[in-house]
Amino acid sequence: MSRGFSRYWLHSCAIILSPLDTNFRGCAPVRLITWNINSVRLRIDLVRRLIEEQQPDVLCLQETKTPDDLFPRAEFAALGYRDMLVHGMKGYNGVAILSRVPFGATTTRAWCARADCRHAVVELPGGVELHNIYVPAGGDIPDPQANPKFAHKLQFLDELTAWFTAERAHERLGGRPMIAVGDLNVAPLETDVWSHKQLLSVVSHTPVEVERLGALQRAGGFVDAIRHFVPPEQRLYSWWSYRNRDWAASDRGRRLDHVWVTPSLVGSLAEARIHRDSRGWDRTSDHVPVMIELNG
DNA sequence: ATGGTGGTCCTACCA
Repeated sequence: MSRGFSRYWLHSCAIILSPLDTNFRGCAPVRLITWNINSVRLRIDLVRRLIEEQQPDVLCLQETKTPDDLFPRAEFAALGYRDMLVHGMKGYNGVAILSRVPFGATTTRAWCARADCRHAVVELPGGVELHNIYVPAGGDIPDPQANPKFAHKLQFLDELTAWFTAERAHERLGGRPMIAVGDLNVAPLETDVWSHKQLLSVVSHTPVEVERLGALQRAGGFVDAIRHFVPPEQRLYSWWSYRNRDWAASDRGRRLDHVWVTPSLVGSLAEARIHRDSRGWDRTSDHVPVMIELNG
């Protein structure tokens, strides 16, 4: 086990950090990537390529589409990712957190009284709680009465919002630093989609979804770590549909994948990047990796 | 206005 190193890491942080300024200062920089991989078994070679090129310390995957006993653990272990939280099921959904920095407590959560595998939580060094979330896509019709998938999406966001609200109200947990990443399946800003007007009634950019995502963000006290670096006037996408002849030429993208951090971590943010190039890789996911780096 | 592609696992369902 990596317990010894983990304890050392936490200890070395604790010396430098004051309780009111809990972040990664004093530790090595941490590079974190989130990627909706759309089948981790089919695309394990592309994950390997991403790792070799970008060297993330922590990798959060969504849509792994793999039961836990078939998850390619050996491949990740061989690449140095000794700590893994794998939470998958047959055929659909599935999230995983792979880490080169040892993590502490791990949890998985279920919402909307379903067995879906959409939420994994680990504690990173410095007491930072990392949430990896895969929000339901919501189907085609943006009406919760007519479309149960859309109702599920809204309920999922509402339940998460209520949970983060309760957590932050908790005296002992309220000030804890958090990172939330994942495929949130909502593009909140006008510049997070290729055409605000044309997508106003398209699931992922409807006002009701944008409002619910905003409520979730406020409930956790989260800052959008990507928009921290990129002004809202600038277009930014992390997903391009497979149903386009030429994704790059038409560039009809949406920013569905997000990295949020709580305010005490904002000062540690060193970089944010969306790896658009990977959308051009052979047989890749329709989502691209989104990365942040937190300073040591 | 419609259908366009790609994943899982074999038939329809999901994105």
